[in-house]
Amino acid sequence: MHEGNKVTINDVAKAAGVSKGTVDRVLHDRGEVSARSKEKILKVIDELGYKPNFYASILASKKNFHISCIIPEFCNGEFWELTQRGIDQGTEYAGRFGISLSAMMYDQYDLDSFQHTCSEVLASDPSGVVIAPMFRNETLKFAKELSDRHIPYVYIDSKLEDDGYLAYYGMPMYQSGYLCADILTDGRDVGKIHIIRIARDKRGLSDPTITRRTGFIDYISEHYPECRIENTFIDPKNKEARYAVLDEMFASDTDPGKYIVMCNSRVHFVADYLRDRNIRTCRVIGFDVLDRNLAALRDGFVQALIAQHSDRQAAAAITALTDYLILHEAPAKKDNYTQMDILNRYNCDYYI
Amino acid sequence: MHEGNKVTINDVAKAAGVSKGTVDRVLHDRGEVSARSKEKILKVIDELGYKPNFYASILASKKNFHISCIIPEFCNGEFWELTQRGIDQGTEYAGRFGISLSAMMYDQYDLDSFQHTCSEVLASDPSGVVIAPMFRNETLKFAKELSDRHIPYVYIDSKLEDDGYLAYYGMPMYQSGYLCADILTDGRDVGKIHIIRIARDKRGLSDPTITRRTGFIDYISEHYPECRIENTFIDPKNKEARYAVLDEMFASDTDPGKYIVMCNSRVHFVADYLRDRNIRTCRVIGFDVLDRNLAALRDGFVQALIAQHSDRQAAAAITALTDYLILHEAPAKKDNYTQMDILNRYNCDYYI
DNA sequence: GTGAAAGCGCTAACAT
DNA sequence: ATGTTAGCGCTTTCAC
Repeated sequence: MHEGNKVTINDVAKAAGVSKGTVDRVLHDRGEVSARSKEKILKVIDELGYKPNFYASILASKKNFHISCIIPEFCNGEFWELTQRGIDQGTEYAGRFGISLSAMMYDQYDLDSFQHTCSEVLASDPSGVVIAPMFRNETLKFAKELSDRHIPYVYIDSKLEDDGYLAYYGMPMYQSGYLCADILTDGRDVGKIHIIRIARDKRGLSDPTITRRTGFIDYISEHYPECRIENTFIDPKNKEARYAVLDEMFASDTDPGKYIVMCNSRVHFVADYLRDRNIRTCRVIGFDVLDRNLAALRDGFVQALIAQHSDRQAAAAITALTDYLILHEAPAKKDNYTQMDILNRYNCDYYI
Repeated sequence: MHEGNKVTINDVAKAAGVSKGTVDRVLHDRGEVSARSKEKILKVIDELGYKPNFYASILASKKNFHISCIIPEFCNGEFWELTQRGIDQGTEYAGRFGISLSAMMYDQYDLDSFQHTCSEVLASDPSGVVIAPMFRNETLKFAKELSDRHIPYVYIDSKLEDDGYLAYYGMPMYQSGYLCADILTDGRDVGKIHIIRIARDKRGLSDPTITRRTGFIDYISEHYPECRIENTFIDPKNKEARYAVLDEMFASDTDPGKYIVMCNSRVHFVADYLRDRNIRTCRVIGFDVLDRNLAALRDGFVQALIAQHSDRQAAAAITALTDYLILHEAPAKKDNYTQMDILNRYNCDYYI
């Protein structure tokens, strides 16, 4: 981009026998140029291998790009905190190119909140959007609107079957469940598995972890057809109730060496219970690197965590959008499935 | 950097009652400024929160930064190929800031070659250096020379006890051995372990994997004090000899369920042997994501691979150097130990 | 439709 | 020791 590429807009103008103003017009497709000139200029650009110098471009431009990131709101220590970190990194990167960022949060359990956030974003007329979707239909509607307005958007975490997105960065959910089952069982003689799930009160919500659970169950039925799977539902907001349910589970199943799994980021609920009851005989696997999960991993109440760098996903999304806005370059791959990291007590300290 | 920061060098000049030329002089510390002015200007810069606009800076500057990367030469499919990929990415990044890159290779088994490469790099007077060191003393000498010339340098892969480097990006070697032992044994009843090693003919070479082997052995003696460890040396260049040695190993140890480990990237040698002899009863762990290792992982001749993103290490090194040259910002952390990735057949396809 | 010209914020050579 | 000035390559009025 720098080296031999000393071809400037002036060279192009000269070679095409026009002024650089005209060249700039065709460069940015803003019309008011005769077909003849345009053709000629395009030809010269190609011949000379002209590439615009985007420092000069940004310097001279008064344009102000702005990217909106739409993600669920969160408390400290929750899953989306890591995504926020990635957004911060992305902000740093985009800032270098004069692009500003704003994170717009919504209540992931409240459809109205999501809709409200979306229309706010639309109203602000962003140059690009990064979105972590939780509501299928509303997201599709929103995506359609963005497409119509020619606003590029990138999915993170999960994506929909719509086709207009610029890129997607997330974990392969089905495979993560499959992997999880392999790590949980790992050649052992497993007769029964407990899946702990979150009791969701709201309906109409697309739960992104069902695909993961499907992967998990498929692995088990392929490798352990005899194995029984039992679902237990816990309430994230009520410790008493949670402990009661788990106590019951432990009472009804007399095997001390239980196999326990959670398909979302809340395995710390199980770990806390085990810690309080001082039960160290179970094999427990969960997902994501929340602080409380890491603590449980170090303490030995969780044996392994399957993690994704959701910070990098967010940062990559922003980078992709930035490059698209500045360089007009679409990312190399549209669907980017990020790696699944297996963490245990011996490698978790070097994560992040 | 962009938004509210409309403070320009002109504002600073005005506020300090000098011309922008003088401000520029103190900005770049190139002297010829009275102590009084300098002090005043620095004060104003601080008060106004002035941050240089580096587009303008790069645009106007005729300076040509150049970074040299010194790494071992390699064949396709070897460990350093991944590092090269990272260098390519870094080249892309640095190129955006008008910084050119060149990769300088040396024969990692030949001291002369290393010295020769180093002096070539020195002669080219680079703005910064990335180096993957293999020869201790020579590297220290080289590092000293770079320090003297005020050329910033970054270590990748491994580092030395010298203190003048800008940053280091690599895997925690001792911990990786420790982790490896945990994955190999993983609660199993292990009585004997075979460490396969490369017979090195040259001496005077610092073998970066001894630290890893130490970690491995420490874990075993802590967790399996009774366990015996047997070293077997194979010749990387002679298949006949290799097979003979391994045949002998298998003949002398009658247990079919052997535990086998290699502490470098060449576990594919073992896998190929097992594949040819159709032995599927061993548990084999190795390091790094060479294509041949991945193939063995998928085929089931290797159970797990511990990997590092050496591409990201190289890219991060270049990014750090770039930011240092352009922004005069040292990286947040000097020593950056990258994460250790555990790969098995179910997550390896999403790696890289 | 097209050209001329005034910057964008900074660097560096040249005056003084 | 300090000020002046001519660009760097591009964008964007504003004439014509």
